[in-house]
Amino acid sequence: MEKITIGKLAEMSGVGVETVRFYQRKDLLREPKTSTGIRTYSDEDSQRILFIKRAQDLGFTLSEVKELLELNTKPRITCGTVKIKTLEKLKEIEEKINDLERMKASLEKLANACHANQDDIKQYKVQECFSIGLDCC
Amino acid sequence: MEKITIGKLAEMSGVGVETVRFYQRKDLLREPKTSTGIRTYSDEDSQRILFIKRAQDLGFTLSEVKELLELNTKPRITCGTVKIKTLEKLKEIEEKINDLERMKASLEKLANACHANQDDIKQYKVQECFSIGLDCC
DNA sequence: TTATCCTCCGTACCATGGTACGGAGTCAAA
DNA sequence: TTTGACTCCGTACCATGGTACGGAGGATAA
Repeated sequence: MEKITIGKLAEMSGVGVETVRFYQRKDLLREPKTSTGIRTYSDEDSQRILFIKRAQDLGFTLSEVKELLELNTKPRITCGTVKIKTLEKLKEIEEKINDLERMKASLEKLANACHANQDDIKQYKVQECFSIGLDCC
Repeated sequence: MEKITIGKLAEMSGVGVETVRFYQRKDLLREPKTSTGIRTYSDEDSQRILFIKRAQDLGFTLSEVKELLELNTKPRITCGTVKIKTLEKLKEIEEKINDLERMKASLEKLANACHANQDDIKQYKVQECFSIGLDCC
């Protein structure tokens, strides 16, 4: 196991050093014990940061990510608890997907209505395009 | 045309008075001329707020919303421009949907693996569940 | 050994999207 | 005409998710 300093950890995780420190302040990431004053990290820490980033991309806030991570480490959490939390999260995600699907439909409508070759004059009202149900352009 | 004060406007648009004022400061909403000191608004202002809220729900930031609104009022913007912007947004949304679908699959796997009656010990690793491609539990 | 880079730590600052507050003025109903 | 609700305006404050800064000390390489 080689010595990974905060700078290397940040680099291999694709974040800034300040971000690592920020996650530590937010208790999303451990602060490794150190005798020398300089902390050394492991691959696991990098995995954890990558997990945070992934979950964030998926629309979770940092405090939600924290909850998810705690499912792993809190000893008193039982399988039943995890199942409940998981199903809650699942519901949220399904709602997000539905919202995005509706948004997608609206945008497709808008895109189809805007013919790229009619490049001279706009013949639509954006606002109307976004009011689902109204025809636009 | 009846006199709509800021309070009424806010109420009929489902936002707070402070939010209306905030949008005005951000140039998302006009500040109607007034002689008396008290501004009066129209239905169009309410429509505009509803548009802002709708676009926001759909994942646009306020500055993106501003851009969209300017498509309507700026004379030099063409249909082609709108189409390009729309397609960009569409791509983003599709990516988000894909990510969420993958996440959903992971969570379903997790939920299925956690049998509610095995309430004593957790037998999975959340983080692994979220690392797409890895089997979990 | 000295230069250079890195770490640690606290604190300040940033953008986004609001929300709250307080004093002064306005308006409308009783 | 007075009371109460509303408006105006500036400013301050909030959460979220970072980013930057500066001084002090540790690590490493020539």
